[in-house]
Amino acid sequence: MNMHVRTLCLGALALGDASGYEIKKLFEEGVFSHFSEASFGSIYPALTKLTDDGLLTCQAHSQEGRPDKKVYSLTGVGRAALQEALFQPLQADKYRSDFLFALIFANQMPTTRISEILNNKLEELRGEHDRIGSEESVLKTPSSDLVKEFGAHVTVSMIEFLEKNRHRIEALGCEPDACSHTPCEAVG
Amino acid sequence: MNMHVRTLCLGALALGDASGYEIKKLFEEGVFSHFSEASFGSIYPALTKLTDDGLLTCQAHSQEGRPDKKVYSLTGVGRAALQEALFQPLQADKYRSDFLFALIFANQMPTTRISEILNNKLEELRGEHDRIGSEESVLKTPSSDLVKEFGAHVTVSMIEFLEKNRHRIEALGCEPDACSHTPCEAVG
DNA sequence: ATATGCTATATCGCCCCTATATATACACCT
DNA sequence: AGGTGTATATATAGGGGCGATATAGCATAT
Repeated sequence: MNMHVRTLCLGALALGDASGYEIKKLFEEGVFSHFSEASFGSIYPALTKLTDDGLLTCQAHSQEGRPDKKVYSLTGVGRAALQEALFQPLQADKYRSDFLFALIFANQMPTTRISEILNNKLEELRGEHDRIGSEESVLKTPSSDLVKEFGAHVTVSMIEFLEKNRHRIEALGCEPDACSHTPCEAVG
Repeated sequence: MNMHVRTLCLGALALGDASGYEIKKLFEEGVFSHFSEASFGSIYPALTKLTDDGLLTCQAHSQEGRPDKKVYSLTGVGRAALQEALFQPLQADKYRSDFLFALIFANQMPTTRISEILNNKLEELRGEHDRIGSEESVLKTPSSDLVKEFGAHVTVSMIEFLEKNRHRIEALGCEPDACSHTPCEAVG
């Protein structure tokens, strides 16, 4: 598989001290969101494990009303572990798409449903593209700029393909009655 | 999350009867490889569960020397379950990349390492592109053609970006001595 | 002669996601 | 005044999925 959540957390903390909650936001809204993801259910245990193993230190900031904010920092050992991970052979990128899975079975769908998932997909892509453009990142480095440009480039490429081939994709469908229970051929 | 392995298996079997081993090959080499993945450790339990629940039937073909080949087929209930899944709201696509993660920390890497991962990535992408072009699929439908064209288009787009920005990416690195233990600035 | 690789199924351990629980503050609506 | 929604902040149980390994015979390579 790809990098463990532990390694991703080391990377997040290499950009600056943070709490589990702040790391989660980095995965949801920050640069990391373009190529990775992690949930609370994996982040919190990862931070605990990394601290136990001496890769992080933890300082509790008591706050009024809220639970203590546990701010984690990389130790020298932690920084070395991140370095080491970056020198290991990198796993190939992975792309998962329910949209393309559904497209394979387009000949068993009414054209209305195909148009619907196509429009949803285009909306998702345009939203992603806008988000990349408008993002006012805390982190502003040549590296993060390149990652964003890469994301924008690929997103535009996908939008172009889907818009250019919209008619071909919609033509894959079948008439509503014909495909409720039996497979059917593409409408000519 | 995305589609369960169970649903992916229903999809695989909608293209024709198959054994667990053959379904795995579809994920590794077939059309499904462009947008999904599944391991033996998830496929075999999924097939057992689906059969228990009446979505599949299983017929054992005894073979000399080898374990019985269990060929699974979709039942009417199974086909309906696939249809239903295709009418549910589809989850957003997900992209995971160790390469982009590593790029974020390029300023802590020697230029030689950056060139290495960049070349590996380009090789991976060119290999993927060749594979899409040369693939002689058992399944040959307008749908699978579109999925392949989509994959080829995106792959070319990534290659173009990385080749066009190669110099910028390599310029992110630092001198070998400077970055072994401490963060360093990009070489101007 | 031995080793690697292919067909073929199965399972254990671990990793990770989803959903939920807990607790508080603030904004907004009615 | 009271309800609803959003944001901060951490934690865990349950289940799904991956990687590694076991088993086993045959084919091809070295």
